[in-house]
Amino acid sequence: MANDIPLTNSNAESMLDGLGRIKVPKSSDVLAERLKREILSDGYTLGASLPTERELVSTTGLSRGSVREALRILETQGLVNTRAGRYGGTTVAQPSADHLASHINLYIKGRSVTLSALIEVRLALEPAVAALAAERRTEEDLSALRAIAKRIDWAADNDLSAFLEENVNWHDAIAAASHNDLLHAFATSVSGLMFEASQIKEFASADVRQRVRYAHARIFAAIEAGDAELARSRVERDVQAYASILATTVAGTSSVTAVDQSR
Amino acid sequence: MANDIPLTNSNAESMLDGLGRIKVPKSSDVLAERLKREILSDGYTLGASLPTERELVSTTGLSRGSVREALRILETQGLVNTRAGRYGGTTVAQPSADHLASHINLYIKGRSVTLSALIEVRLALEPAVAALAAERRTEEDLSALRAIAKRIDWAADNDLSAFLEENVNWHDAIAAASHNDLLHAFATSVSGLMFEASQIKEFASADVRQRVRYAHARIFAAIEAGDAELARSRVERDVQAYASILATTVAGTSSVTAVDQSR
DNA sequence: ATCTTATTTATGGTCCTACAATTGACTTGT
DNA sequence: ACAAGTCAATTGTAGGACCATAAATAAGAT
Repeated sequence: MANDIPLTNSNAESMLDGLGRIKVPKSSDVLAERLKREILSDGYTLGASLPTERELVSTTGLSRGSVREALRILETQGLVNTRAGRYGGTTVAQPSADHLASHINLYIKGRSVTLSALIEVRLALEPAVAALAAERRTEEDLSALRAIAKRIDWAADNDLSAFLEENVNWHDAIAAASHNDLLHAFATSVSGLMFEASQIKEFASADVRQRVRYAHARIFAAIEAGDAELARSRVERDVQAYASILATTVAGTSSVTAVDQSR
Repeated sequence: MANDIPLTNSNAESMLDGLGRIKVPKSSDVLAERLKREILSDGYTLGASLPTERELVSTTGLSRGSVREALRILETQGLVNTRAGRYGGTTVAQPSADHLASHINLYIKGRSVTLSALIEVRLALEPAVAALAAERRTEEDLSALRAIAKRIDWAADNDLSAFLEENVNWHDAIAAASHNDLLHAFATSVSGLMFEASQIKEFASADVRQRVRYAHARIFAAIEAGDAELARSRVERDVQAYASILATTVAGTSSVTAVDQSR
């Protein structure tokens, strides 16, 4: 019957409808969150020191273990650095581009993102990066690119792994020349992963190496000339060419699997 | 004189040239790294359980505190979840898109990335997202978009904050329709930050709201029709329009400062 | 029989205490 | 002036004890 409703206390929470399961946050999480806000919201300039662990213990009433776990969270987030010894302690930091790249890598590897998906992202980012680089490159940017190009030229005929590595540096330098930190970080971590995949596939034949150098020269010229649209289209073509080469080398759905990449 | 070189042991390390400062990694870092590799490289399917803390203590010889700090690192990286209680423990997880977005947000806020830089990234990502969405959208994607559009229509005249929030959902749904996880995560976190900035600036006048709805309708039509290039160009125009509106509202170099965004 | 309710128990969560390792500043010696 | 040694504050690590949580199970009530 309709009124045959048990009135046990297991149903008492029907009064608390919509609350869902109450969550009991860990004390270290709470502290980490609190410190994170303080760090982000204001005060704390870059090198500033947080209270020592034992000070945090006394101010928060938590145990030192919990405090340390909170600090470890912040450290993993890249918000603080920690040094032992007198005058050491935890100091406020900025999450580095490498740090962000490492988390992006974790995301990608944890989900077995396909290589073609990676190329799609690259195809979205790198032309935009090149266009901005053409508009904003400084003399330092250009000379850095020239130096890398010189090393690539040398390595192309002598040291294959150096060639691939400098290739990544090349892309990184262009991303730096865009003078957009976020775009830089995105583009760098994506091309870094492409680099790993390339090493595995060893697709860099002499012919490919030659074409890469040629493409680089044309892209550099566009950036040097400050022609954003030209740089964009040339990079776009380059990435697409790379994609089609890779497509002929690799089975279409190969995924980026886990490798070293120690942060 | 040239041979007046002190031979104290402070110079003894000249023999070790190029080593730089030797680093002494923390035991928790070592363990975290080791577990991370095991998780990524192979074994460990998604829900699988890691050894219990006390088992790790006995197998590694470390203290429980160090083990817990290592696990906390992995947790922050999104690689594991932890549940207390019997049959609880540490289980392998995938870093979620939200997780990645949270780290991206930290990077952005920690560096005070300018709003215009954010727009540049959006301008790189969203047109590409829309193009892919047009090619790959499923019926579910389309109906989700329709539902959101309906809620936006309602909220536009009734609830401003709901309007802004659903606006984010709209962009998220399109990103989901691209069926590229990484692109999705990138685009979502960027537009999420734009949302925060928009709330602060309260630029959403009735006129703007009207134009947003119109733009959405045109973009949806392109995606529904499966016309990638049309979707791309329409989104590109939309983002640029948004940028110029924002430019007239905001002083050019305002930066995205820290706000809540609790993961 | 069926549904509560209590118990059990393996697990993470927290606290405490003590000591080791580190490292920059300070002191001392030459 | 400078090299070496000492000091002190701080993080790093260990070990132990107990609490809180939660799923499986057993006991009990209807």
